[in-house]
Amino acid sequence: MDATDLRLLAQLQLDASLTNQALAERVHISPATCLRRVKRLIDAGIIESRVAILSPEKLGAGLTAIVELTLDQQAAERLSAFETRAVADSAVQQCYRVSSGPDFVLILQVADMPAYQAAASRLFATDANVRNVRAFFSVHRAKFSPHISLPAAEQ
Amino acid sequence: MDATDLRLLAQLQLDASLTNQALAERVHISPATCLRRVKRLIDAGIIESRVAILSPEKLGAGLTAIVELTLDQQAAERLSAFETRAVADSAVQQCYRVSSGPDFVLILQVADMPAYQAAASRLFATDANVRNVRAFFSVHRAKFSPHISLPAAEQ
DNA sequence: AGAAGGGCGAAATAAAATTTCACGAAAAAT
DNA sequence: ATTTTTCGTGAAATTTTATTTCGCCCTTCT
Repeated sequence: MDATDLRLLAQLQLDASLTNQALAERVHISPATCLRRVKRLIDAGIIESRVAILSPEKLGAGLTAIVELTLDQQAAERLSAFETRAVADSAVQQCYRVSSGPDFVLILQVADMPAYQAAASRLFATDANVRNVRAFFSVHRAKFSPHISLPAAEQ
Repeated sequence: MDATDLRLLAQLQLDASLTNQALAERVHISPATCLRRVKRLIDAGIIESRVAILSPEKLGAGLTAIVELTLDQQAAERLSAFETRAVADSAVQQCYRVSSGPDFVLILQVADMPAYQAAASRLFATDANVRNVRAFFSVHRAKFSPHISLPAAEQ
């Protein structure tokens, strides 16, 4: 895990559609080395996956809901039970367990308000353990790049 | 934009590392058709990009901050000015403009608390227009798959 | 100093992507 | 109803790319 790996990761989390050759050039290594290193990063679990980022607007799924959830009983197993259900729901794009304020923050990606209502009743209404729900809605996703800021991967 | 396209998108937002041939098989079309359609989806802007999802834990960037921001002056141009700064910051992974409650919700991905403090002073402290900040911290990202739920892309 | 291990790049090989082409189905026009 | 056009499709050829193999160099340990 050296500076070259960091440069590779920086490139790949910006654009994973680069060919191996193009990637090798940008990182100043040979294609063979590039391939070896990328494979190593995948095997190590540092690269978890490669995904396509789609346009919510063009797909009619342009409503993002940010939901803060407080549970009633906060025993570890009750939290895990909810988390399992949330993670399994296809409207749930992100699920964070937070330490101050609410217990969870969810990001839901849905088509419209009816779709949000459906998801909400699936996830919150049927769970007697949900004490409090606070939701915000966004129709404008100004930034979404699932990147991680890496230490000093200059160039 | 038919059922085949939806199947392609469903596959690609789960795993964009599939080869064109493998993708063609899963969607039951020939490689040539598959390539054409994917290219069309890219040109149409429906596929915005392909990115690698990295493991925050393994990279020592495991702190996610969810930040709700209220601005003082909410004229459109003041909101846009802040948005531009937020989007440009590398710690900002997501930026949503919301309609009820706060004005923005940001997702910051940082290494640790000092890194959060640094980002906060860059983004919030130096901006006299930020009235209120409410932040939650997550050390457990239970789900993160930047997918959009697509209508009826069965099979 | 000598041996062993690991990482590197050049070149050869294998695999995949991409283009080209001709066919057939559906829609539009006559 | 029939012709014409348009559009999408898959097979095959071609080009590009990925992947393996090999020998070399540098580092490390004895």
